[in-house]
Amino acid sequence: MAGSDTRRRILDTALAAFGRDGYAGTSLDALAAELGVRKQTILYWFPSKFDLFEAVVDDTADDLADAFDEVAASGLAGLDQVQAIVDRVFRLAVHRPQVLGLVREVTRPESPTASRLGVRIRPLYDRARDFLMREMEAGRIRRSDPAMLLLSLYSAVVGMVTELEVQRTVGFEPTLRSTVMRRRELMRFLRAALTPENPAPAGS
Amino acid sequence: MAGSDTRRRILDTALAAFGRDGYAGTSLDALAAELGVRKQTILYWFPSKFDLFEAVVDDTADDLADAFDEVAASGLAGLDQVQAIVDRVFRLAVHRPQVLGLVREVTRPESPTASRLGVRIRPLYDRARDFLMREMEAGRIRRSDPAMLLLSLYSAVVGMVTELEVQRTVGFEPTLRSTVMRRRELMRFLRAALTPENPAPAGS
DNA sequence: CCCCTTGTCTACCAGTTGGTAGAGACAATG
DNA sequence: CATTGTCTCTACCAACTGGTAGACAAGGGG
Repeated sequence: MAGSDTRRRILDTALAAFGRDGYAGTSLDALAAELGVRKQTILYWFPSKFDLFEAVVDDTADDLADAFDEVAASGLAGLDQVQAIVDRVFRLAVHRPQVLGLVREVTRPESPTASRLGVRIRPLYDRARDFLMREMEAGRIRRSDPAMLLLSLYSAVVGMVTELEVQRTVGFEPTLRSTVMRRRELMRFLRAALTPENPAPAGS
Repeated sequence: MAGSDTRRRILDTALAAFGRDGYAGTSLDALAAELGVRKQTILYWFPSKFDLFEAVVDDTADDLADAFDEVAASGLAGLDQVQAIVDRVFRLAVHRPQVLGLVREVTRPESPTASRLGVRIRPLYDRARDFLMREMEAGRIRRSDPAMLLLSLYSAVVGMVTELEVQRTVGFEPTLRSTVMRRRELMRFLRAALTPENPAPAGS
């Protein structure tokens, strides 16, 4: 059936376009041209531009959830689990950068779809927070407010992966090698931030 | 002279609009309506929408540079200096959130103005990196690649301040109180990440 | 063979986009 | 008073926006 294939192609190309140019910056005409199809074909599969966007967001949420499930299934503990997640996110950034671009677009203030992604991501968030809490109890991760710590982690990881332009203007060309370096440095940073304090910490 | 006042008002309102809705999402008509003025008045002061955007970016770069100069002038050392910068960024986020919104817009991949902001920000970057390097030498900050560490810091701080939507969907309403909490948690996070290792560090 | 569904197309629409041309209000200056 | 430069306006425009209406080709089932 050629039809559902078209639908799939629209979703994939739209993901790239929305992630690259944002919702407002993407026109159905441009998207159609990129697909080698008429705009009306897009509107056949998705009743409106906004519906298309929502479908793309849902699709992406599934992808993200799968990626994290995969990591969670490995059942690692402490910082090894954190490392596994960082590795996974970086892999995603390398292979499907559009996904991160879309996340960036959706999580912008004033975004009408933020809650949509939020609802799908919420279980992952809860699971991650519980994980942090357990690991704190077990003394494998520095004690602090788990929800807040998770927010710090999220910021650091997504920022490092997303702020490509910042990195470029500052001299890091986003080659594969520099990506590896960034991941390594980020992990060192996170390990330092998460490792429980030693018996004799340095004073304030 | 009412004229230069109009120019100022356009710049301020445009900053808010671009920061809120992005470049593509902001129309000159809407901007003019918000200003209580005709679109052509905007085009009198700025030859095109893009020129306006560049002017706003330049203006914002000056603001940012001033803010950091202010902190740098205080001449603090080690983590106190880092703390002062974080405080300053959070103050900016509370009083003029549009500025960070614009930063987010400009630093998006594919942004045609990224280099424009980059050039103006570069001296600040260099100064910050030198600072980190000096403090590492002095043993007040954990040793690592200063440029990479700076990137990690940037990601964590800007992320924490910018990802309002993420925080909202996860249950943190962006009240003033929660902002204070976020800042405190972020600082604890950064202190843990930056404090030099103790004589007897935990194993890998 | 006809009919109905599926999928893509052409043709079109009203509203919005960034931008141009030029008139008029106004104050300062001669 | 006349002139000049500054500033904002009305009136347009071509191109593009998301979206509608409907034709048409292809195929499957009765």
